[in-house]
Amino acid sequence: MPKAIDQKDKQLKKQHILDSAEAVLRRQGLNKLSISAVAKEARLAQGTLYLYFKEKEEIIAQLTVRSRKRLLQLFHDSINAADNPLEQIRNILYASHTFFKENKIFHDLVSFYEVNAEQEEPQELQQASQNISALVVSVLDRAKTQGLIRSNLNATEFTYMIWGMSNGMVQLVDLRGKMLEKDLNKSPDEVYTSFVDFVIEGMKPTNPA
Amino acid sequence: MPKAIDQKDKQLKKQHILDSAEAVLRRQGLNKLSISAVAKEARLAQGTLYLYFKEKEEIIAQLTVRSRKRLLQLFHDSINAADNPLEQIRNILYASHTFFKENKIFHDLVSFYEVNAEQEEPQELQQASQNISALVVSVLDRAKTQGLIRSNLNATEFTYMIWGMSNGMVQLVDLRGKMLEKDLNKSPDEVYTSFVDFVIEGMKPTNPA
Amino acid sequence: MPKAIDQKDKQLKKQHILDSAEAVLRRQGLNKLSISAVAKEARLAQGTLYLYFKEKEEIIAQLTVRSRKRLLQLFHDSINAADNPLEQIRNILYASHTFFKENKIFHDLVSFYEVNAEQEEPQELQQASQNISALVVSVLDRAKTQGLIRSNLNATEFTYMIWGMSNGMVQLVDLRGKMLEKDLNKSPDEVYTSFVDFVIEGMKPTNPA
Amino acid sequence: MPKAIDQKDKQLKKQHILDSAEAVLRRQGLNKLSISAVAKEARLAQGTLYLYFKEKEEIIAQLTVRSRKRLLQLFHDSINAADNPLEQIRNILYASHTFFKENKIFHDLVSFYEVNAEQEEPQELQQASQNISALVVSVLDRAKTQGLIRSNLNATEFTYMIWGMSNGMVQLVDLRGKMLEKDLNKSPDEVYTSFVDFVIEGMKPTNPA
DNA sequence: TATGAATGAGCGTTCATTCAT
DNA sequence: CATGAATGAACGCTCATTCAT
Repeated sequence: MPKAIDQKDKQLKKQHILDSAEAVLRRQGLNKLSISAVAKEARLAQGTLYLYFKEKEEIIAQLTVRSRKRLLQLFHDSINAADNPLEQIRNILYASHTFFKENKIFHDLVSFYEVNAEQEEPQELQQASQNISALVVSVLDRAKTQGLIRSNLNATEFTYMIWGMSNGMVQLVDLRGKMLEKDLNKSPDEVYTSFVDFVIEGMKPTNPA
Repeated sequence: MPKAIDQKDKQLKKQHILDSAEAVLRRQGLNKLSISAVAKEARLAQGTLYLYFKEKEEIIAQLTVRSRKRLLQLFHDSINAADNPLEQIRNILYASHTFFKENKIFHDLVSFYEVNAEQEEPQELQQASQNISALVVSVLDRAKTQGLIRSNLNATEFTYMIWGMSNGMVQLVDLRGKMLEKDLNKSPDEVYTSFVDFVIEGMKPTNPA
Repeated sequence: MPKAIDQKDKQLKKQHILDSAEAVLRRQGLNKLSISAVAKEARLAQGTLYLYFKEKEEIIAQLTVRSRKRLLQLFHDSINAADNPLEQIRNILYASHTFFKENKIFHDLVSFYEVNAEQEEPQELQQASQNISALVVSVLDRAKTQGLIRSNLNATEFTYMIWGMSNGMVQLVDLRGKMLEKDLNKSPDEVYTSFVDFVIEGMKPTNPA
Repeated sequence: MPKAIDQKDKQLKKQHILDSAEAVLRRQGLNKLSISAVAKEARLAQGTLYLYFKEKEEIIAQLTVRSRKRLLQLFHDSINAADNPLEQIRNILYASHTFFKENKIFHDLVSFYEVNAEQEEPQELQQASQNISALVVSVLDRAKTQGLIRSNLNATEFTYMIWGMSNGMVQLVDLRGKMLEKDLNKSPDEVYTSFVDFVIEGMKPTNPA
C-alpha cells in the first residue's frame, strides 16, 4: 500500500507546517503570520507550502480547527473527571480558562472569520464547534434529569450562555490580571473561580418558598 | 496666550483626523484603515498626519480611547434612567449590548492590543476603563446598602464579572446570531435578555430558609 | 530491433504530451499553458515531461510545427479540390482564413518567436513553411503557363505576398469583427471575400488595349 | 498657476516612466516588461510607478496609445508629402512599413488586447485607430472623386483591407527577410514595393473594354 | 505648519526546473 | 524510465514612513 504511506507522509508534512505556523502565531501574533515566516520556521521554501495548502487562509483555517478539536478533547476529559453533572460543568468552565491561558492567541483566529465577513468559516470548524455544543447540552440535560439544576433552564440556550460568559471572563481575567491584583488583591484564577461559583449557584433550583 | 490657542487648534486637528479615521474604519474595516485612506478622508496630506500622531498605531490607540469614553457616557445615561440600583445594572447590561451592536468594528482595535504585546495600552484608555469600573462599583455598593443584592457579593469583583460576562455575551449573540436562530429559534436580543435575567437573579439575596 | 521500437515509443509519448499541451492551450490560453497543467492533462509527473523536452519552450516550438504542418495539409486539400489554378489559389486563401479561425490561439505562439529573439525558429518549422511555399509556387507557375495570370508576376515573390497579405487579413477580420459590422455592416467573411476577389482580380492579365 | 506647473511635472514624470518602459520593451520584449525592470530603467523605486499608473496594464495601454499616435502623425505626413491621392496612399503604405521596422515590438502590445480577452482596449487607443481609419477613408474618397480608382471600390472596406494587407506584409518581409534574400534575391524593401505596386494597380479603374 | 513625492521592505502567489528516489 | 516533492526567483502590488521643499 504505497499510496497509503504517501498519504501519511503528506499528512505529517502538513502537520509540520501547521506546527511551524502555530509557533509563529504564538511568538509573533496573527499580523506577523506571513508565509515567509512560516516557511522559515518550517525550514522550507515558500513555494513548498503551496504544495500542501492552497492558500495562506487554508493554513489559518486548519489552525483554528486544531485548536477547536483540542478544546473538545479537554471538555471530554473534564466530563470524565467527574460523575456529578454540575461538577462536570464546573470542570468544563475551568477547562475553558486553562485552554485560553495556553491558547490565547487562537482567539484572534476565530475573530479572523468574524472580521473578514467574506471568509466562510471552514466547515470543519463549524462541526467541531457543534460537537462541543452538543456535549455541553447533553451534560445539562442529564443535570436537569437529576434535578440538579432549575427545570425551566433551557439547556441549549444555557450552553450558549456558558460559552459566551466564560469566553468573556477568560479574556477579562487574563487581560486585566494586573488590574485585578491592584484593585481586588485577587489573582485572575481567584476571580475566575468566583465567576464559576456564580454560574453554578445560579443554575441550581431555588429553595421552595 | 497664543500658545494656548495653538494647543487648542492642535487638539481640534487631532480630533478631525480621528473622526476621519473612524469614518474609514466604519466604512472599510480595519484592514483598509490605511494612512492614505485617512489622509484622503481628512483632506490632508499623508505627511501631515505624522505631525499629530507619531505612527499609525497611535491613531488606532486614540480611536479605542474615544470608544471607551463613549461607553462610559452610555453607562452614565443608563444609571440616570433608573432609580433602582438593580434596574441601573440591568440598563448597563443592555447598554453594553447596544453599544457593541453599533461599534462592533472597534472590537478589532481592542484585539489589536492583545496581539501586539509590545504595544502598551495607552494610559488614557486605562483611565477611562477605571472610570467605568468605579461607576459600576458605586451602583453595586448602593444596591448592597439597600439590600437588593446579596451581602457577600464583592462589589469590585462583581463589577469585573459583569464586564467580562457581558463582553463575552454581546460578542456571542451578535456573531452567532444565525446559529441561535437555527438551534434555539430565539433572536440574539432574546438570548441576551435571558443572560441579563440570569445575572440579575443571581445577584439577588437568596430566600431565607 | 528493440531500439527502433523504443524510439517509436518515445515519439508516441512526445505526441501524447503535445496533444495534452494543445488541449491546455485551446482550453486555457497561452498564459495558463504551464508545465503543471500539461502534466496533469497528460497524466504524467511534471518531471517526466523533461525527459522528452529540454524545456517548456521546446514544447511550444513543437506545437507551432504541428500547426504549420496541418496548414500545409489544408493547402494540399485546397489544391486537390479544384482543377483551375486560379480556383486553387482562391481555395488556398479561404483555407487560410478557415484555419485561422479554428487555430487563432496558435498565433500567440508564433509571436512568441518574434518576441524572444534569442529563440531560433526550429529547423522543422522552417522546413514546413518552405514546403507550403513550394506548393503555392507550383500552382502559380501552372497558372502562368496556362495564361491565367499576368506573365510578369514573379511566382515566388507573389507566393510571399499572398502569404503576407492573407495573414494580415485573417487577423484583421477576425479581431476587428465587431468594428467591421458597425462601420461597414459587413461580416468578417464578407470582407475577407472582398479581399480574395481583389487579389484574384489583381493577378489576372490586363485586357489588351 | 502653481497647479498647472504641478500637472505638467506629473505629465513629464509619466512620460519619463513611459520612455523607460518603452526602452525595456524594445530591449527585452513584452514578456520581460516587468515593473521592476521599468523601475530600474527609470531609476525609481517600484512603488513610485504606482503613483503615476494605477497598474502595470495602464502603462502598457499608454504605450500602445503613444505608438498609435505616432503612426497617425506619420500618415498625416505621408499625405502632406503628395498631392495625388494615389500617391498619398502609396506613401501611407510605405509609412506603415517604415513604422513597423522601427516599432515592431509594439505589435505585441496590440495583440496583448487580443490575447487577453478580458482586457478592454483603452478608449484612447480606439480613438487613435479610428482617426487613422478616417484619414485613409478621406483620401480614398478624394481618389474616387477624381476618378483615380475604381468607382465600385468601397472606401471604408478598402481602408480595412489596406490596413490588414499591409500589416501582414510588413510582418512578413521583416520576419522572413533572410528567406526572401535566399529564395528571391530580393530585399524585404523590394518585396514590399512589389506589394505596394500590386495594391495601387489593383485599385485603378480597369481599361474600358 | 504642511505638503506629497518617493521610498523600499514586505506581502501572497506562481511556476519552470531540478534531483533523489 | 518515471516520479513528484522541493526549490527559489520572480511577479504585481500595498503601504507606513520619511524628507526636501
